[in-house]
Amino acid sequence: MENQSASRVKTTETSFEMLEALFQEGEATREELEERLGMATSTVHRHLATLQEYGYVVRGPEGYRLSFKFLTFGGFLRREVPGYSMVKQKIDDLASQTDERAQFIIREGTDRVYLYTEIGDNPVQTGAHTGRRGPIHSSAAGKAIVAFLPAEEREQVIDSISLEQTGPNTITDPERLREDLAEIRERGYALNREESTAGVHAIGAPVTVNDDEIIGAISVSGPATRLKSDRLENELPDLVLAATNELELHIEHS
Amino acid sequence: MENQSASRVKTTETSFEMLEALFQEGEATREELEERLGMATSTVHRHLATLQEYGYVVRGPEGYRLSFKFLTFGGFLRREVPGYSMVKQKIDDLASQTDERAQFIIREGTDRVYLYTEIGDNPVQTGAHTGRRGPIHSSAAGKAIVAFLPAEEREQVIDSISLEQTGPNTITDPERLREDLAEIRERGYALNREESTAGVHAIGAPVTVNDDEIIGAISVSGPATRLKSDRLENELPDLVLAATNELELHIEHS
DNA sequence: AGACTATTCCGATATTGCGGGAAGATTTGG
DNA sequence: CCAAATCTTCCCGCAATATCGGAATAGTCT
Repeated sequence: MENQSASRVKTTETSFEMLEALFQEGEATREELEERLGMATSTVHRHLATLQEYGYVVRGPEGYRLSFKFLTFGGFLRREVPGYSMVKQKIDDLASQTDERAQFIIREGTDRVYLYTEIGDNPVQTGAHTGRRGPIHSSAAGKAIVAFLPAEEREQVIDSISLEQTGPNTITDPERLREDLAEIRERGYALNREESTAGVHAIGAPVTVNDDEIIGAISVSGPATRLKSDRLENELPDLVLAATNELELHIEHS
Repeated sequence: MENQSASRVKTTETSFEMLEALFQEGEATREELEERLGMATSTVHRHLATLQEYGYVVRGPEGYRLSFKFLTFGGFLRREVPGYSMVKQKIDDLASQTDERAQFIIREGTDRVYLYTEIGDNPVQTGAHTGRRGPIHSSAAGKAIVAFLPAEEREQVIDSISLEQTGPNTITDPERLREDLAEIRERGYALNREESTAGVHAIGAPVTVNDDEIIGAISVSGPATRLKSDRLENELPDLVLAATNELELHIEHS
């Protein structure tokens, strides 16, 4: 079935391959790109000229690199998320209340994307995860989002998830995932015990506005040794649910 | 001279025009894009398929929109900035010390780009400016960067700046700008009195590592009524310079 | 200042993007 | 639950234009 690519634009794909290469290389000379992509000098040059014209690529000290246009677009998109202006405060509160990492994520297809994160006691790393992605099924916040989707959409998402394993307890069986999601719906929040990363537990809950529109999810995560027993199953869920409720109210009243 | 565009890739330009349109529209149907760009249904469709394949565009509830891949790329690029992991703490400190807005910017050509901002007393809006751009000559931090560039590069930048007016006192004359930059070099910091925005003053200083490599600049900005006389010319410059010095040391010792 | 390297320009070939229309899928209304 | 309407996707011929290789120009280093 090669007609998959028949409905795509090959020239644009070439330009995008160049962007991906620059993303991975960080900074590359025209020659490096030439080799990496197996293209003629003039071709690489012409594409780079176009990428620069639109501001996606700039010249660095020793080669070409991606520009901050991506941050410009990304930052703008983030501000467009309904209620985003109130997310920061809630996450900061939650981080200092729990002294753990708190985060707000959204779903994009079968990925979770971190829009804002903060750490309680260690304020050095804020924003360290901004824009990061991961499969949606292997995190508490991700599962919380999927759990509360309308049944049909939910099934569609489950079917298209790769269910790849990223941690010791990652759910890799669709049926097992459905059971977990049902539990999450009953409880109102999601748990993740070393499903995304070894040694990390997390609690997540969805942020829902207008009764059924899920705009994202909030979660708290930290070392398994600190997030366990009563704290994991009562104290932290209460705090997370309080945060999501407050956020929902703030959004609806604005 | 139409041979400007002769060395560019038109198909990629078309794809990029679509991205720009989606950026401005926020979310658009295929038909809206068709009209806006004056292209055939199949063409728009083919380009959108390609943009989706590479993850730059996703389908929203009522049309197509830009994806958070831009934030993923942008967030990654930001983390690559030397010393970025220490920027947050310094900016947060500066914001709470001054109770004003503090920011870290970098230069990209003749633009300044905000990488991180924080407000002292009002923590609601953090990150509200992430990724935003403006002409480099109309801000304190921007001028601080240009002022300390090597003479040659500095002239090159001055020559390519548009010198557009964005505030009541924006410098629009190259000679006037050169004088101001010389003053900034003597003083060690830059002032901006309503040059970028009416009613806003700011103090900025460059962040330099390895003796001459300018990685960005820090500035504090606020209402002209609060940032004036001794505070503007002594107290705040001291704080800003202390912050840049500390940041420089942290970066060099890491 | 001269040699070397890197960048940009140019022209011929054929690949591939384009528009129009048909087929297929999905939604809306009766 | 079926039919009409609408939106999305596919296909095909034509011509635009992306590609490659090489030459000219600009830039850099010794």
